[in-house]
Amino acid sequence: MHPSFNSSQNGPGRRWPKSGANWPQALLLHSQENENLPAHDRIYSSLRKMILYNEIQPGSWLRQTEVSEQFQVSRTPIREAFRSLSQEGLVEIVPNHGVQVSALSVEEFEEIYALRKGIEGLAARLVAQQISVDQVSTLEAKLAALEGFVDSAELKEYLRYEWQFRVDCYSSLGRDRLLARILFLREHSERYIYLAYGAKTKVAESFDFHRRLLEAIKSRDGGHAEVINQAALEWTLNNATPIVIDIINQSSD
Amino acid sequence: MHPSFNSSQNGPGRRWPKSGANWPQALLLHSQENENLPAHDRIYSSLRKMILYNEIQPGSWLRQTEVSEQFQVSRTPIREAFRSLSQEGLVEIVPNHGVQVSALSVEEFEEIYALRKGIEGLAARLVAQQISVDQVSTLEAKLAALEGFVDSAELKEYLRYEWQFRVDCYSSLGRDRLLARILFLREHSERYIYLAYGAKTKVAESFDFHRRLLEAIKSRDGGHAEVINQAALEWTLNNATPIVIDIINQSSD
DNA sequence: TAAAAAATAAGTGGATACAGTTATTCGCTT
DNA sequence: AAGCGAATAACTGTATCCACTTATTTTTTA
Repeated sequence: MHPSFNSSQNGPGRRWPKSGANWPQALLLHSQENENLPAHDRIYSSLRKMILYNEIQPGSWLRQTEVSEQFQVSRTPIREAFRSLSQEGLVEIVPNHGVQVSALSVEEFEEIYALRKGIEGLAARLVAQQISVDQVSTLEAKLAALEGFVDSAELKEYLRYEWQFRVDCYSSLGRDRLLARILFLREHSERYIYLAYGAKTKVAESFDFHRRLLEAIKSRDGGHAEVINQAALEWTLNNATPIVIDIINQSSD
Repeated sequence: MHPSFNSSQNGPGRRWPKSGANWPQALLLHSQENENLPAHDRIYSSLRKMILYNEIQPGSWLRQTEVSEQFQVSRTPIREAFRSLSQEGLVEIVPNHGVQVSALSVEEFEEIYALRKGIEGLAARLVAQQISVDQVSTLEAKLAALEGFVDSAELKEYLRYEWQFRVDCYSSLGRDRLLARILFLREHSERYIYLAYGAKTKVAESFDFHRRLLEAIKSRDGGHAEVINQAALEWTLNNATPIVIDIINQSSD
């Protein structure tokens, strides 16, 4: 924690808990990308990433003043950023008090995956129905490349390309809003599973889902593609849930 | 349109299209409920309802200045309201230009129902697994009451109680965030289907879904409850899609 | 000495002022 | 008379100011 804060004097007056953010490092990291955006957008993105990657403790408070000092801007754009985060469910605005980073919960994890099953199921079905022959061969190449990472020691790399393969599938639809919704929900589940990336994943099983998904797409079987994709998400949910429970228990110590 | 606007003089300078909102009536209607909330919340709710019930034409522009004059507040809370609406997907912020009410599209309608199938499917499954005996009898009474509206001439009343029945099911879980998500998505589909309420709905078929849902709940069959609930949503989607297409075509005239 | 009241610290909410930003029009040039 | 650039209108983006809210501490009162 920075010693420059906590300039509170003793005496009467309201005392507030300080934020659990580790500002200097994380802020620098996330601000570099959004160099020339409007302040409110830049701040929204930075705070969003800090929350999604658990660089700010769930349950901690964010003060307009504190954040505005850290980002070297006035409170006006901060308030707008807070509003966006609140609408997204990442913080809760308590009127006249401040903004609290929302807690992690197994229930929310379950709900995010239910939503993902809905929307990514739809996407898989549409891909099977609408994809072109050229696009199928591209996907086949990507899947073959992915297979190379199954036995790799770099689990993170496998997971990266695995997601890339799925995004490639969905992108073939050319439906921007649909893709944006999928990415949005995926980012929210990151808040839960990225900490679990270290745990040993059954990579072979995971890969098999994707092989079967592409099979269904190739045979233009929309219903089958939908079911497989939903099963893959359910599989991840079930595998990750115990780990998520551990994470939540740890952070509540 | 109000004649008090358009006080633009002739001469050089940028010209902007005016908003398609019919402010005076609609604003009064929606502002009455949220009497003593903070301005930004009040304005957000009002604008949100106006958009969801198509009282503001999709595609029309909202100016900070115009809206702030209508609500008799400064632009600060207006900007916060805009941010919330944007995060929700109801408007699109174009930097340095303004805020545009997002268009209706069959694709979005489809996506909302995919998400609803995911989340309301989960909810139905959990209800079947967790509901108490007492709560089941309450639901049975509600369903019996609903049956009385099947042959009623008041279609709107039937649809109101039908939704109420579903909410009662979901509420039995005592999971606030889950319920909030469901209500949120339902409101977004309202934007599409409330205009179609006049069209003749096959009420008997609709009621049958609910009868079967409660059967599955009573027999504690979570998987079955999930499938039935998703089928009910799919059924509504398929029935409403032609009407939605009509609405979209009409509004683009 | 316990409860009520006043003082106060640390914030939030909103209005206002001013500095950009951008499309349009006008006037000037060639 | 076509093209270019300056002037300008209508905005948005952000900083700053002041009024309000709330929890805590201190002081006063019964």
